[in-house]
Amino acid sequence: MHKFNMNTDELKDLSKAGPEVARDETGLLYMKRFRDLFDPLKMDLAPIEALAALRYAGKAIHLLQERWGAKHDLSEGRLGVLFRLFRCGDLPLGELADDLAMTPRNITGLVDHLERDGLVERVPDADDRRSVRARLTSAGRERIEGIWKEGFDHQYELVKGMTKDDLAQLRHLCLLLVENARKELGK
Amino acid sequence: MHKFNMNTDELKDLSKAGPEVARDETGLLYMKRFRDLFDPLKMDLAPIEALAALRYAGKAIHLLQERWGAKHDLSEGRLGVLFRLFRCGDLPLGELADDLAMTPRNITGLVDHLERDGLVERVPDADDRRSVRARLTSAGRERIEGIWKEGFDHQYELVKGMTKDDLAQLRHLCLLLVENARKELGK
DNA sequence: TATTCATATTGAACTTGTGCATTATTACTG
DNA sequence: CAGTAATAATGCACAAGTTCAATATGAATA
Repeated sequence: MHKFNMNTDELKDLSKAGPEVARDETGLLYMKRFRDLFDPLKMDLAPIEALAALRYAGKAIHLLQERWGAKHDLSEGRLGVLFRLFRCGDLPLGELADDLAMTPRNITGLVDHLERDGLVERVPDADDRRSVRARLTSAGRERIEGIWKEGFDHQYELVKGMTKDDLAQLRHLCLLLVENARKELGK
Repeated sequence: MHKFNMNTDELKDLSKAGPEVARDETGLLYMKRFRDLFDPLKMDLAPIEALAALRYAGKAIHLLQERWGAKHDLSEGRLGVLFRLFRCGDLPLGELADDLAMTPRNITGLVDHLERDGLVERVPDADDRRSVRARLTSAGRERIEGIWKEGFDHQYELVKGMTKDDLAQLRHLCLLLVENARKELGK
């Protein structure tokens, strides 16, 4: 188990990674360097820029979650498993995989790790002998119950400056993308 | 080198992973299962749901890019490196890391791989002897020149149903998140 | 009912991505 | 100018994440 021990100055450096953000004449944020580099391509860049921004945002959120989780000896993925089990009770590994949008093989690994840490155990699935269910141990339940609210508060910091409508619109547009992606994946 | 050979039915199955999307009374998409599970927590779920939706969207885009890239024997990350070098010319590895929002150590790995494939070479940085620059080989240039437009077209499919304003708003909100995340990372 | 097809989990293998330490180089300070 | 601090790339190690194949089980079909 490694320790997250970067000092504050190093954290500051990391926060420089990614797009150079500026505000346009309508007050909306855009990526300055992106436009400098890609405008000469003479293509419709609006979709490309928006998708790139989303990917940067996703990475930033992921990094923050990993950092936050590391304080509790948990990765984002493992946190996701714990929280899902906390809300749903026992779940087949395949269902966890679907819920968390990752492969069953990866869930196997995450559950292996959580099992090793004594936070989750595998139990047979009475409904389907091919299947295995993940179940929180009492230590696991205690762990997630002790931290999920703090995790939520941590996320509220990220949406500073956004209105309720902004959040609804962000959610809608992201889910539209998910649906479009599903169509593409199904082709 | 493995071959991506999943058949169409398996692709369809994969497209089920992730949130169950429904449309609310205002016509906006939301995650039905999410609300069923988390409403009982009696917390402000709007930020949590929006951020979760963004993470799902980011994953979906990543998956699609990986699938698309696999047809050209390239991962999303390696594509990012190639495209950046194509637009910018030679770049120090550290600058690539900043631009692509990942660690220098990971760029080292991606460039190793691209170098092995003959698409990129390392050249000394005349301005700083600690630094190494990545440069497209002629094969690398030929590769990216042959595919980047198709990659753009591939992305246009993802934004079907979005207006120009939608894209601008999505971009803005994502970049606001990036900036908020930077503040949190700098704490 | 027997056979065929589909599915759930996981072993094996690989890539991506990060944290940490190392070494050489550059920048800063006294 | 000498010493100290900071920085760039990469070796080493590990976890996350995926692909593919294997095995046991469940569902569908003839």
